Amino acid sequence: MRHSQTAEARPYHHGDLRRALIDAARRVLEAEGPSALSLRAVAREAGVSPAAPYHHFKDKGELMDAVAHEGWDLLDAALAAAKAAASSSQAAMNELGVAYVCFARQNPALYRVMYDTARDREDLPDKMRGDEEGAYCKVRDTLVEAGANPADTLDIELATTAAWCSAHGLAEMAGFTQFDHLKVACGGEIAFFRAIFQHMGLVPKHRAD
Amino acid sequence: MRHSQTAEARPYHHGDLRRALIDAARRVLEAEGPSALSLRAVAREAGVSPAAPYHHFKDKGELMDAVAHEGWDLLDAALAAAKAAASSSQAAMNELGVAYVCFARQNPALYRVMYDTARDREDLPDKMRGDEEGAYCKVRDTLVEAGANPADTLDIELATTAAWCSAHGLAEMAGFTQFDHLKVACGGEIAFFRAIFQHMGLVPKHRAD
DNA sequence: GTCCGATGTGGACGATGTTTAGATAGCACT
DNA sequence: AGTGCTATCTAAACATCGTCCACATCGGAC
Repeated sequence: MRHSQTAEARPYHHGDLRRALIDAARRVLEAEGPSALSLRAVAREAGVSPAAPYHHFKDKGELMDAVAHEGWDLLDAALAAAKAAASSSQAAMNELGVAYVCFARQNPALYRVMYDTARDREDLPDKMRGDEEGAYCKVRDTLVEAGANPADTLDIELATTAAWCSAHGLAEMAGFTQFDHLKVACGGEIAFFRAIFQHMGLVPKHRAD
Repeated sequence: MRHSQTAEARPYHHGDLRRALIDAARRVLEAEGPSALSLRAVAREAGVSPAAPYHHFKDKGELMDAVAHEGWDLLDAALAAAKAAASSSQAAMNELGVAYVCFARQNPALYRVMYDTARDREDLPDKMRGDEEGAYCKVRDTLVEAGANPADTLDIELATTAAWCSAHGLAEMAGFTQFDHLKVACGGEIAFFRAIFQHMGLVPKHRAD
């Protein structure tokens, strides 16, 4: 009630423990991997007692949600940058896909937390599916710019969903060693991604390349 | 002291505890979900002490591997059935995709264990990538039958990988509530899957004509 | 029948998520 | 100033988990 404009985050003793805990979680995630991401380890990393986080998060899941939320922000920014850098609207879809998979490969632990929490609640975060902004809408707009018929809204939604699923599937599989020889054959990991996207029907109708 | 469904008083030395533990794990998985799948819970379900499994599995991970292994067998069988039932080689690819996603939807916890263990070791199980049999080769063969050029081995491998990634991506996303309205619009979940696969480039593009 | 190794049990250890009671520190109001 | 109020943090405890230990027990080879 009192200070609603500064949001709920303004701890007294620590400065901003909520913020510190999320950062500590990110640090643990980077250093030790998802399996080491325990509430106690995060509290330890932040230098507080194991019970302290409970004044800022209902339970461990809520901390994970906060970490995942930051991940979605980062992913959204990466997609925005890729879209801005695309040379043509035809190329933009493939660039989005490559940027998506590269993000997952560069932040594997974070990406895993993002989808683990999403699947636990059977919901992608709202920010992804917003009609006005968010990654989902970026993909949809790019599809329209690439030539899809904006009047056929069902078709557009299906195409957007298909593209997202394809990219997510590749992102999850990209780490498997079975595909190492394909990466070599394609001349590098990113070239491999492009080759795979070539086989996925990301761009509507006409071939982009 | 009757535990779940063990027929009657079991001999103090179990007949085949390894088998019983895997079955118990499957039962726990179905009933309580992946988060409840603890070693102790499995031992409890099988009616043995928490230490008993260690005479059959090195650690919890090895039990999970065994459960996942059964999952891959089931998935392989589901794909084989779908391939056999396909009316034409053109339709077979889409049928394989639908069967894949349906398997994941009908065994969500098992599917999650399968990929969690695979990602932990950064390896899909060998049985999936065998050159002679296994799910990977089923998809590859189906692609060739559907018109892909078998001489271009790199292209075939890329197309197979792309199809697998697409199906896996859809399988993981299919549970999200965001897509409920699309399922309704398509006239059911399976119709939704078909519509999505329609947008994914599963069937090879006939570049030669 | 005796022995031995494979398979079971119970108890213990450290780590985890979570809750509780109590200590501490900043803010509001006299 | 002082007095509360409340948010924040600590310490201790609990149940559960994975894992290991010493020991009990069974089944088969001799």
